[in-house]
Amino acid sequence: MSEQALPILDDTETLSEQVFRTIQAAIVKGEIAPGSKISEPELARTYGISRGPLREAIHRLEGQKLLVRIPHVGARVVSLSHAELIELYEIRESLEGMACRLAAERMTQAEIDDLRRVLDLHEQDAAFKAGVGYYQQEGDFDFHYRIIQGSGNQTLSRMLCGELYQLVRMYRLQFSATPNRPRQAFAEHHRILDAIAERDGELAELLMRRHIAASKRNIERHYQAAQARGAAVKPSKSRGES
Amino acid sequence: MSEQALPILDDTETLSEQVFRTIQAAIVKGEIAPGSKISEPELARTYGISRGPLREAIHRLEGQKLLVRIPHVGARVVSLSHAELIELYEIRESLEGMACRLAAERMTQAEIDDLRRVLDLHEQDAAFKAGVGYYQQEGDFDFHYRIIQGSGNQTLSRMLCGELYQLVRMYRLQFSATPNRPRQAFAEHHRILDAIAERDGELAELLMRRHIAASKRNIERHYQAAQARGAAVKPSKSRGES
DNA sequence: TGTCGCTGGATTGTCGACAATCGAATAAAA
DNA sequence: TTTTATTCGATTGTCGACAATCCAGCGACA
Repeated sequence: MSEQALPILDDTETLSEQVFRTIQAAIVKGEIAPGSKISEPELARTYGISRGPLREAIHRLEGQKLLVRIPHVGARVVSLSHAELIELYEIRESLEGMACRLAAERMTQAEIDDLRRVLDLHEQDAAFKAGVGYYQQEGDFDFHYRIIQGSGNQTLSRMLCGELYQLVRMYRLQFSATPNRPRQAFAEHHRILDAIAERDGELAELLMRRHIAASKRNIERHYQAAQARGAAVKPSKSRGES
Repeated sequence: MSEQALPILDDTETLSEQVFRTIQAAIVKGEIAPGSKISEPELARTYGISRGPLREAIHRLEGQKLLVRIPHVGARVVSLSHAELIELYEIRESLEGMACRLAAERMTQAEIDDLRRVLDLHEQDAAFKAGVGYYQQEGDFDFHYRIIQGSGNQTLSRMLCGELYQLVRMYRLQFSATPNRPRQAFAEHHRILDAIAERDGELAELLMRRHIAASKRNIERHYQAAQARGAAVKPSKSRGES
């Protein structure tokens, strides 16, 4: 059970770096539950390293807002409240709207063609046809990633892809099971791409903002439904311990 | 020269935490030049601590994008290119525009009155009357801080105040000496506040975006002027070493 | 019975030492 | 003289040990 080797042992890479990415991925994938405690001795044993590099990785994760640390007590995986998740989507609305406008102005024709191919590919995907796959898979993120990248604003890209999205991804699994949302999201993606292809930045921004606002409303619906079902789903003291 | 004690020795606080804030402040204030190397042994001696906590602080700073680290080589203070600085202002335009709209909708009357008092106070400030103070002092940030805080979006506040602004502050000193900009900025602040007081979110957002766009243009002018003066001001290989 | 204080165990914070790696100065060769 | 190899010094990365702090469980007391 102990001594679980780190995924890839790129010799030229720092242990701290490896464990940083490993933990980051584990948090984003949900393998470590939001709110759960990070035990240094346990993780050190798990990865077969000393606490030094591990602590450095933890501090880096803290800087990225994926962990919350309390001195002399320990670190916990961040646990977004409903309000904070909504706030995140409002920020995305603004930032990705801007990215989409810039992308419409700056993406090369080749990039646009490529994006359309990706979208068509997703449409034929078996998971998408089943009606549940698309929105909860990486497909949705693929689309957004490429547009953000196409904005040409490096700082914006780093901010959205490197930080905000990992928080969004943490919570995506919980809200993916709405019956019609995947199809609708796909249609919205198509309209956004059309606007970009026509180099209509203003429209592209508007559509992207609406698209994210729709996702936000979807989450709000889910949350209200969960709340209506009672406190069983949402315990007041969310420790999230295993 | 060595053994320079950390500013405040809150006993209950971690060394790592203290040194983190100390270095952060030093970078933002420009005491450590952008692009300059961070020497672990030297800093450890300077603050009279071991390399352990120092390294943790460095990694945390790296997570906040204030340091750039290369494995086995060391950490350097981040050095924004002209393009990156402009990108930062474009992001501010979007985010603070949004914050300003929210603030117009959500700030309490007391907060608005308070902000107006702060603005009046700045107007009477000697530094402002001298024509150079306001814009390069904390005054400008005060105003923006309060509006961001008034947006009620906690996540947005943490993002803008806790990360973006420290980068902006690093570079503020270089572009503060434009003759008329302080007065103009002050007038813009007043108009923004008026829009907030009238609860006109749409107008408040528009004015804030213009205000930041004007700052951005100011920076671009400065940069072009510096570039025209030749390579003496802007060396191609910016190491920033002492 | 409920609250307060104490003790023991465990976890976090800090340190100094050693190993691995890089860069610069030096030396050798074309 | 320029280029390339090599060696040495310094810096970074990693580790294990020790000290400081917190938390849970236990017992004493009102």
